[in-house]
Amino acid sequence: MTLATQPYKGARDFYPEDKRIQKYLFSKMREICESFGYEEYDAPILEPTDLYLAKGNQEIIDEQTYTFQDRGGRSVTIRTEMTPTVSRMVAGRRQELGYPLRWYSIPNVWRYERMQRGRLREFWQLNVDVFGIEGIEAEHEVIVLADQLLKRYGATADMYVIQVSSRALVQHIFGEYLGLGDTQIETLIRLIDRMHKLPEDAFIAQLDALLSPSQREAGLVEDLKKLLVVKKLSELPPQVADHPSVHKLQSLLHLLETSHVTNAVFDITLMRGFDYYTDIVFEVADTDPENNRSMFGGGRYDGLVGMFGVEPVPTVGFGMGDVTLQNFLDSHGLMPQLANEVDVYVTLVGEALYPRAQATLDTMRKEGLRLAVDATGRRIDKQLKTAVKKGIRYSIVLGDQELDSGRFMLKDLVDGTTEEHGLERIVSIIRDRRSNNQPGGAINL
RNA sequence: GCGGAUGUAGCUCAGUUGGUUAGAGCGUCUGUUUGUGGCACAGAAGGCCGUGGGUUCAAGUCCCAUCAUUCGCCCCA
Repeated sequence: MTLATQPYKGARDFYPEDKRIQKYLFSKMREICESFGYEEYDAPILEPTDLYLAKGNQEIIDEQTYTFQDRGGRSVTIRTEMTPTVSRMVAGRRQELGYPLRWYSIPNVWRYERMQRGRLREFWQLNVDVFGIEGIEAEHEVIVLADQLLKRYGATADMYVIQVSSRALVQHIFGEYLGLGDTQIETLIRLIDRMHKLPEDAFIAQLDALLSPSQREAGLVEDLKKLLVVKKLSELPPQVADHPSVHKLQSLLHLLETSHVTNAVFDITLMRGFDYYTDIVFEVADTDPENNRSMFGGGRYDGLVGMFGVEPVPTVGFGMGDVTLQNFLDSHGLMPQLANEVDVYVTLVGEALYPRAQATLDTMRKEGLRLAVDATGRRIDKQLKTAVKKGIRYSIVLGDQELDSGRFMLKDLVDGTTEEHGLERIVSIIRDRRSNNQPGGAINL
């Protein structure tokens, strides 16, 4: 039996050109998060299974996680998301941390799933969380951060829409206003969640099916149909218009406008599954019809820290997956060509030159240049071809002439130009080019 | 868990109603007299036709199974 060279199903190898893309994506994340004062943290990839069981979904644990027994008989699970972990960490030092707390992380997470477009088994997920702010300033900050991040990748406001809703409002409308029971609300939320996937008559039929005869009698189907087409807070029925959650949403949308976030809208059909969200939720969706999916989202989950037996801490956060982000950037043509991180490919004229070139190479490295030396002794055109193939921007030919004179030809492999300089000048040219370009080690061609 | 599609060279794929030694483009390597890439020309390497079984004088081609890849459904933290 021969060994397979493919990576494990649903996981990716990162060859240097792939890793370069990842570094580019992550460097923007770090840049923006840190500009908002967020600090990076990390944690183990393994957690006790109990951490995920506490949310109550045994089925998800059994079918969609990597869970196994360690040698001590403890059940452990590879993390499927960062939120329980970060809540655990905050709870662990509940008293001594200074609030508000702004944390971010870019963990890899594993979910045992059937694959489809945009969904792998291992992916990386930017997690941004702010702890200790009860007001909508937290939601505002986190949404603005997400918005600026997308813009930093080159996205414009027409490429995505930020949908905002409120768990508390939905609960109020379905529970108190319409008088639905808890299980009915659960089913309804699930149904609305995939509303856009269903033909309208199928949706109405299922809506009808979950109501009791007396509720149908009272015209709830019609009420719901009217509610679900509401596009603005002002279109909500007068009976719910004064609920505190409506005012919160209003203030939030207003604040976002102040911050020049022009594409945030209220969307009553936004549900975000059955998780721990307690109040405002939001989601960012791609407007490209080819990739018409929700990209990422988040919201307020005030209850999670409290599950560890300490006083709850109000929390707002979001998670953004690398795969969906890359799909988004690709479909809008926003992925830049990234150059190799090696600055200079040094081609040697003849193998015999290798010993003689060492002193010069050493000097260049000490000056901070990242050099790859070709000591194969091949013809120079072959050596240059290799440099081009690797995506390295500059090359220098070293031969007896250059070593004698101390003058070198710096060749730009992108535009084909060459310039002759002394070593010092070459070092400063490359340093300048590098600092004028994007951080993260990658040069934007 | 359910359903669809696809498995032939490193990659993208041809391969006729079953018929001799299995094809192209791109890529790789070598060379076109050895100090400057992308072009051109010449040449080379590289395939258990996913795997196993069956039908047949004969299978890349037809049938069954299996594995893998992929897309969708369920689910989506």
